[in-house]
Amino acid sequence: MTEARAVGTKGMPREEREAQIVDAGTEEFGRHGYGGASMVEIARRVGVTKPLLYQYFGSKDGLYLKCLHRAGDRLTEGVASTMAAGGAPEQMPLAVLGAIFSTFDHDRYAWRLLRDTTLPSTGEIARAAADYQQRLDEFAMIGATQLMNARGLTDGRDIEAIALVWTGVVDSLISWWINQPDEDADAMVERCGRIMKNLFGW
Amino acid sequence: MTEARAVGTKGMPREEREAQIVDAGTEEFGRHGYGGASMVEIARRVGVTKPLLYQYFGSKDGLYLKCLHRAGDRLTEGVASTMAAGGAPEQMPLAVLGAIFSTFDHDRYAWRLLRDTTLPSTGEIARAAADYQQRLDEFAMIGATQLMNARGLTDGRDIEAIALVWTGVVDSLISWWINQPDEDADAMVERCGRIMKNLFGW
DNA sequence: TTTCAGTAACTTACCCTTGGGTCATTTACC
DNA sequence: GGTAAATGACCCAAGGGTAAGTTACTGAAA
Repeated sequence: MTEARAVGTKGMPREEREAQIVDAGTEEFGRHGYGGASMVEIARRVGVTKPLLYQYFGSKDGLYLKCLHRAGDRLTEGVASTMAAGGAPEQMPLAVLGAIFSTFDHDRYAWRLLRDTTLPSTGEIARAAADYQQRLDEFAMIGATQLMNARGLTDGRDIEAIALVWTGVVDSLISWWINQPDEDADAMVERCGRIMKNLFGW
Repeated sequence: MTEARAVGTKGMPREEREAQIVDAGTEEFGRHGYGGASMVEIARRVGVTKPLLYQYFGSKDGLYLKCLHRAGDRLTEGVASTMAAGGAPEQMPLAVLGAIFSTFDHDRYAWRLLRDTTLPSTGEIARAAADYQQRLDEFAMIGATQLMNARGLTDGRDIEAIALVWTGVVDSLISWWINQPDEDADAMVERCGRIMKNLFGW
């Protein structure tokens, strides 16, 4: 370890501590939602007290934003590059699932931040979350549109409903996955592929 | 109206008021979850003040339980009778969707009470909610098992995952439906049937 | 090598609002 | 007057947020 720590260091360097807090925050926010999560509880998980969180992140919103952006940016990049790679419409769902699973393999609660229903309806977090949700929805809409067009269907509301159901399916899969710590991302992809092949012939 | 009201009646009879409160409570709990819903807000929607809710239902838990039981019992009955009627495994999903949609056509938030993630983890509501969720999961497991067995698959975890995804799909469909007030239960069933036929060939 | 100032890391003890819950009382009908 | 319906005004705990101080390390002067 090359110690580059400057003067005045008790405990651990800020950067490292911040990372711990964001990790703990992501899990707590993911478990209980923004509204249900408690700053004291997040601090307790890290083994630190509340004021430190406020010193580093300013507010509950500030911490939530950090967690949200980390999760949202990683996800958006992964999905975007997968979809950009292209392929048959029936292959996309599994490919995207693969991207999502490998992105969040060691951070499974992070996905839930993108789908938090306990957020306030106004303010900066509302805007940021709406932004990510819209990007996700757009990906889903593109996929659903390609899928439907390949079959000659064009009803806009059908497509919209399918896109919404798709994100709900991801929700469910991740909820199940959270309770299967032994199953890694690859195993999940394999399982989903097997299921889709058998149920839909995709 | 045959007025059978006894002595001492200001406002409206208790039975009627209770029904109003349960209606409003179901929507508020459905919108914001148990944790996020506020008793004052429910009272405000009804045009009444908080102490009346406590006089009639005892506590937030008491009111939530009333809402939960009404929703849960109606749903369980509807789904149970539909599944008891039997049919090809590929026909069951649409049939069950029909039961759910017609049950909650005028009460669309009620479904969400059965899937509330903001509940406390202990206590009477936790037990009651877990009970309904387990019943729902069992229905889903039965359906998933039949579906998989008909295709020669028996992996228990695959079946479990499918069952979980199924309830998530219902979640998503209802979330979409809530924003489509003009679409009634029959139209929803029609739409879902069309989609399933086109995507899966079911 | 000891001491001591400086600084980042961290905590104790507090404030304030929100929301669940209660009590005593009032209103309006029979 | 009796009774059910309903309310105003309060208590209390939980949780977001803050002010002021303490701890533990560093680097350098004595």
